[in-house]
Amino acid sequence: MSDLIQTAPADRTPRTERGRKTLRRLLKAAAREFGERGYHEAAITGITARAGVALGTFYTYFESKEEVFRALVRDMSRATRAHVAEAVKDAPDRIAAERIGLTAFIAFVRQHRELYRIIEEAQFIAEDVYREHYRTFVEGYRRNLAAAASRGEIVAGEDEPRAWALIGMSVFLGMRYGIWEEDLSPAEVADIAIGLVAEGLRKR
Amino acid sequence: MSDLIQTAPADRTPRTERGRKTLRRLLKAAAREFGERGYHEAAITGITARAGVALGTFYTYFESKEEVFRALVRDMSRATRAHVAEAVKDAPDRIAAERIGLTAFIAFVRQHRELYRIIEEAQFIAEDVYREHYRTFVEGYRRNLAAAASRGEIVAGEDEPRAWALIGMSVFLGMRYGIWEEDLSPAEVADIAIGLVAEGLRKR
DNA sequence: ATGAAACATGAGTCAATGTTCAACTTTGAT
DNA sequence: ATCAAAGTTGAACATTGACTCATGTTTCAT
Repeated sequence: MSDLIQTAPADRTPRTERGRKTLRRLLKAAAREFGERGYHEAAITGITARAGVALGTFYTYFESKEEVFRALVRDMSRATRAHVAEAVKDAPDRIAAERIGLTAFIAFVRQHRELYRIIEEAQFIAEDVYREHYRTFVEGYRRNLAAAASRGEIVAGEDEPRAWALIGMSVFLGMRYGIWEEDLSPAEVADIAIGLVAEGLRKR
Repeated sequence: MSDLIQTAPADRTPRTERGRKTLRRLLKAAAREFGERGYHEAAITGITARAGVALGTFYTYFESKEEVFRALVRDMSRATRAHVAEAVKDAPDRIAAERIGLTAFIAFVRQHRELYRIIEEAQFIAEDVYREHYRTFVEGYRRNLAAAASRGEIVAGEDEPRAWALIGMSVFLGMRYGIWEEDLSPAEVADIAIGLVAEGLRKR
């Protein structure tokens, strides 16, 4: 019998103030270590050194290197969605929201250059978390498109593939104009891209 | 003086028919090994086992694990661009070309599932090759848009950001509808996405 | 036919680093 | 003030896998 009992995963939630502070330091250090060096180059000793704690302390809070990485991806996913949602909340209509949201996203990427390095690499380290990230993003987007279509603000269409298309667009523009080179401002990029998507390529 | 002379990188080009055949076997094996296991999980012994040669043989043809990976990325980049260009060559106009090209791209991805695993992971292994891949892709795209605009087939605009937007869209649609799930056919996805981009979201 | 260059072999080397653990210190409820 | 629980420490362990190399085999121009 006893060998069928699942060992409960150790509860590593800190109980004291000191513990909570150390955990925050470790997460922050991990974001920098993974962001600068990538998952495989990153070392636990690199994280603990940045956090100013001993190697063993890491394992008081995380089961493994992969676990801290997963926690980080979820964290950054949440932060990104929250930031864009906040920026967009007072937009007068869907197309304005698109423009404001994309501008905010590119600006956010510039402020958090570790974002791509971590979230995109998750594809190869923790694919479930990566898929979860984009599925969640798409689901919100899809609902916004559907609502706007039913209000008559945009033409109706297949909202899920449209959402994937728009997000793919944003991710690549964020990479190129947020991280690689800053030869256009976030607002300029958003104006061009949303102009394309709002008015269409076809002449008439 | 002599310590200023650059040691020429060993020329590993095979001289005999046997050598060329072994090289081809190694490249093919590497594509499968990297495609299935990802860069870091992939082992040189995995490549040589698949190729049916001894470990040491690998180093007759490649200097390192990273070098074979770079060669592979360049190879797949070329193959992808060639495939799309071939599919599109008889398209009557730019918007038709977009639809045909995206359909062909998604179909190609389904046929070559290792494509994303290898090209996207290059971002973290050999960023220069990764950037080169997308810069080349964008440059071709940009030229096509500019030519179409000057022919009056599409509205004029900032072609480089538009190209990045369209490619980002394609990459994400390829991932979602080419690899993750096949709940829509390549042609259906392309119709929806190019419909969006050609006609625009705004109602009128 | 011949021999020098090309190619193939795989056991062994070596460095890197994720994880464990036993001893020690700090915290905070009572 | 007390002490059990929580937190900290870093040396040691264990695994992994890229790369080397000395030796042996095959190819092909002559």
